[in-house]
Amino acid sequence: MPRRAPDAATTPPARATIGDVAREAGVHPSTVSRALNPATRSMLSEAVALRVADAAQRLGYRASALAAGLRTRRSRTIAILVPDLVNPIFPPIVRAAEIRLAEAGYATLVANTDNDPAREEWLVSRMAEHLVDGLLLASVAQGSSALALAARFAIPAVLVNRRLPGSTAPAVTNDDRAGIALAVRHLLDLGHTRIGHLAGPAGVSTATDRRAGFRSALRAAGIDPATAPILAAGAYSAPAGLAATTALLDAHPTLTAIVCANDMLCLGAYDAIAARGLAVGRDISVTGFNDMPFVDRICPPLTTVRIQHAEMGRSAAEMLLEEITRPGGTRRDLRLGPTLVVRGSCAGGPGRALGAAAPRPPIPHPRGA
Amino acid sequence: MPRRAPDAATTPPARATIGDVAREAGVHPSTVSRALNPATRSMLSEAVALRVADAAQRLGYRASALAAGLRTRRSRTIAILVPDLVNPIFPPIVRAAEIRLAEAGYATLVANTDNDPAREEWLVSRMAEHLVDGLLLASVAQGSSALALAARFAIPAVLVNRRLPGSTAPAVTNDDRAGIALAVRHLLDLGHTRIGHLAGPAGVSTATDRRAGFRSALRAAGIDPATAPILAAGAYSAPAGLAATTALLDAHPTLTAIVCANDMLCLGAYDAIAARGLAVGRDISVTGFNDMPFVDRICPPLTTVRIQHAEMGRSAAEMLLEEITRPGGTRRDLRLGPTLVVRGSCAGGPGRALGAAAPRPPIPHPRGA
DNA sequence: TTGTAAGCGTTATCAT
DNA sequence: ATGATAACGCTTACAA
Repeated sequence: MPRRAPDAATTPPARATIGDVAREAGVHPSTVSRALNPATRSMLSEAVALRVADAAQRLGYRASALAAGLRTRRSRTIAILVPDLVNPIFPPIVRAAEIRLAEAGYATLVANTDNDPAREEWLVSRMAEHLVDGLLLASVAQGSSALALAARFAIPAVLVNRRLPGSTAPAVTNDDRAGIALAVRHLLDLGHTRIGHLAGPAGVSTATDRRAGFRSALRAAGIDPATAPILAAGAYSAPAGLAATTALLDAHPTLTAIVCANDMLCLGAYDAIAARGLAVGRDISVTGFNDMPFVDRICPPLTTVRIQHAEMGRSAAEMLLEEITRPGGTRRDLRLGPTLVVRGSCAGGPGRALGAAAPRPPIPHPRGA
Repeated sequence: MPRRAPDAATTPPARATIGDVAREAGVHPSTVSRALNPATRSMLSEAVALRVADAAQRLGYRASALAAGLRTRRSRTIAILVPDLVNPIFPPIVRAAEIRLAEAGYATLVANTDNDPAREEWLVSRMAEHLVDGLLLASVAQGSSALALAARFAIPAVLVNRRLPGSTAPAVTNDDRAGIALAVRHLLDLGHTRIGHLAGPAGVSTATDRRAGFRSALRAAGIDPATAPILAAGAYSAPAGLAATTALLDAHPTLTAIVCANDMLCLGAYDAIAARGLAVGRDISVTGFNDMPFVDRICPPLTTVRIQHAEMGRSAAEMLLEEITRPGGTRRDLRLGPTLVVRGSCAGGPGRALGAAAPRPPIPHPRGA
């Protein structure tokens, strides 16, 4: 008697199993397995392999990844954890990683941690339960247990964009100190002397590295970093940038330039500056970091530090693939070089005439409801 | 003899299984299963449940989702397929869905189809193999097999943002026709009569619905739609928008306003208009669709049709959860109402003086490299 | 309240 | 070259 639900008429046709295919092809299930696995197909006679492929096709057979994974302990799946999907720097990174991983036969799953360590932990656990073959972590911050969990479950992991100081995990990040130095140098060259830094949230490597870079760039220029105000935003977001910039300008009204730790913060800085009736670029210069999509179109276009989004995703994927094939083989810490993109958000400092090359002072647009 | 790899010293501690926990707690594996499953814990004596929980904790036990799924045919996981992660309208939708699904205990996986039907098909198959419990599809277009595959594998699926005409699948979309009518009405009220439509790519419901909406809005205003030029872009992207707008203006140089099928296209339209030495808002008015993040900050700020991103994600998640518990229960087709957000990209038409309420003509900023 | 045993759909290791 | 068999780790009737 064929196994069948009582209400077979309404029940969707049960998914074909390897046994069904075997029966259809008149062979043993293990033969089906061999025929459908490219690595083992060569063991079989041409005729049988073809017959099995045919039967599988007819039944629309798809191997159960669960059953297979249970045996092989592999899922041909990679998860990538991002802290905030709304921040447009991540999609390009994800996309590049995805392309490289797909070439290697891996499906890429993106999960959003929302900058919440608890959620991150939950997600890594879920991924571990599902036996993902590797983890690309763009979300780690100090105190994050993602890396420890990955190690615990023996899941290869590679850090992207953010490092974790003290960790030995492979990582692909930006040279954040060099990047910020580019921005500071640019401002100094324009004649600014009262420069503040809008730092990123505590515990995130991009925040601490860029903050350190800010201070050392100033020092390298013969300026005492102690005289340059630094204020950390609560998050890499526009609202946090708005609040922090307001506080920064309240405390230091003579500032003529602000170096922001990332582009999202700049958006808030723009708002804060506009709220004071000042114009970005004319009254106060602002620099960003990341050159995320769309900042070339905001008003005024943002002068920012461009990072190699695609290269970052691609090489992180590459590193993860290596790590999967030879665990612990290459514990590399790759730092990608940033460049400065000069647009319209910086002008000459006080007491210095605007040169011909300086951008036209922007007229702010009314922002509708 | 305990099962142990020969080089136990260097091998990571094998992941604890339910058997390990059972041994540790001095009970049978099935008891462990019951103790750890909230739904069955009540069958057990308090003491045993506690002892098991303790043992599990000590061993860092995590149930294998694969083994469990193999039995239960469920994974407590939902996948959401988006056509293009770089388009900022999707993250807010994803985020809202994620929140609702997490409440129900589901992990949400995002996958990027890249607008590639083959990749979409591949991803759905992979998701099916991994027994995702449901699919949120933001990626479907005409000829897309995602829905058929989902049905084939009996995976509940809900469409988001894009409909599939002729399909009976539950869907949460915008009232695209009404949305475009808002934009057209606004332009007509400003005095424009030579209005063109930059349509979306073929086969996508948002494109066809908005195109139809454009024509009927014109007709409702007593204008013959045949006199209004329509050109379809090859994709919902800035480059496609640039190319299409250039072609549209070449063919119809007297146009004073362009209704774009979405915001990404507007970005390209801005570029095309600037390339002709014209100013958006002053010489040519432009409207968008979606009110995606950042278009309030571009130059000039975009007048666009706002959709309910969060509500869309939330109610799609809700619908999917219903569909999972009662398959085929509610075949609903929810249309969310759009609103118009007036910003700075539209001005009065030719021969009509700019009223006091009209936006200041924008001065374009130079876009640095 | 807890133990027993069968089975989910594969693949790997034996035989033949 | 193919078939038989035994796991993989879990859940769930059913038995006790």
